[in-house]
Amino acid sequence: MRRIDAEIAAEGGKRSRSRAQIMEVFFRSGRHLTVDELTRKVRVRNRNIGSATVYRTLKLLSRLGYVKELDFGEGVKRYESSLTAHHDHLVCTECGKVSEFEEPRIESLQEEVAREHGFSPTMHRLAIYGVCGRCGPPATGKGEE
Amino acid sequence: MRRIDAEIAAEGGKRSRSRAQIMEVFFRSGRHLTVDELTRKVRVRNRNIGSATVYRTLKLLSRLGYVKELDFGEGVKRYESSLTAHHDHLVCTECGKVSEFEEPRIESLQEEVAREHGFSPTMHRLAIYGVCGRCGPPATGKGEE
DNA sequence: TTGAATATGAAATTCATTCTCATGATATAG
DNA sequence: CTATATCATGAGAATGAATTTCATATTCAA
Ligand SMILES: [Mn+2]
Ligand SMILES: [Mn+2]
Ligand SMILES: [Zn+2]
Ligand SMILES: [Zn+2]
Repeated sequence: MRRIDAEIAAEGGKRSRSRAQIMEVFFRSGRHLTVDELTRKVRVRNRNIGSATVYRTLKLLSRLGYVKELDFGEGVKRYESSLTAHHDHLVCTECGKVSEFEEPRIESLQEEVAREHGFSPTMHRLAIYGVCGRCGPPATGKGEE
Repeated sequence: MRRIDAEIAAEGGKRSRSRAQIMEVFFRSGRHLTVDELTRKVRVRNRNIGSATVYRTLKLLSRLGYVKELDFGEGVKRYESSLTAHHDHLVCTECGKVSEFEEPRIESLQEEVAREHGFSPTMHRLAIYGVCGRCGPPATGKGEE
């Protein structure tokens, strides 16, 4: 965590209280936050922090590889720490719940497909949309209504 | 193609010259167009058509299921006919070229993963980013500078 | 042909994100 | 510690894609 400050300093950057607070709240919060959600959380600690600085901090962390930008097509970006293992997402179109999954077989098939098309893959985005267990059919049985 | 007009009429909609021209140009054009690109093409035929109508037409076709909205994270949406078979995309981060692929094994693994998490999947988005054959290493051999 | 309903184009609006700019904080040399 | 050069900040302005508004034009069934 101090490693990030070191990396910023190595690039000629300076430390700052605002950025430190934003990073702390971000890495201690749940995943898949929007800038607006994060800004609110940060402002509980320090009411003076503006969202421009939250944007800047996330962009910086993204450039340094500590944060991943997510886009589930909501018109707003979401962010998560990239310190956790790679995974893809399941998004409930009813309640918005986001779950994570890892499926190595999908990963290697993607590599394979890319190679077959002459592409050197560098990243991918996979999101599966649907209805989660809570919002969907009541566990066992047929549909009602 | 007249089927779409019928469906619109069934919903209480009326035909219009502008919309007909937009639909024709759209379905006769290459895939993965932006609104701006489509608007330009349409304006060659009819200089009076505004982009608001192009947006409206694509939204309508999307609601009726004839068009799919794509988002490759460029900050602009792209559109393609959904009359072709389902497929996912490869996007070159150098030249922007978009290729298509079908991989049934990935599709069924997605179904499986969703079910394991209690999700009823309704759709997914998969895009693989990388460097295409033309932009990448020159076929056979090592990298040069 | 009429008239109620829908569609249109231009311009205004929205909203997330980025940029600008004046001010504040930070680090380092002396 | 202090000066000073550089970087970071917060507020608000600017941007740009997408949507909405509104007055007018078109469609279509009666
Ligand atoms: Mn995640
Ligand atoms: Mn396609
Ligand atoms: Zn749900
Ligand atoms: Zn390319």
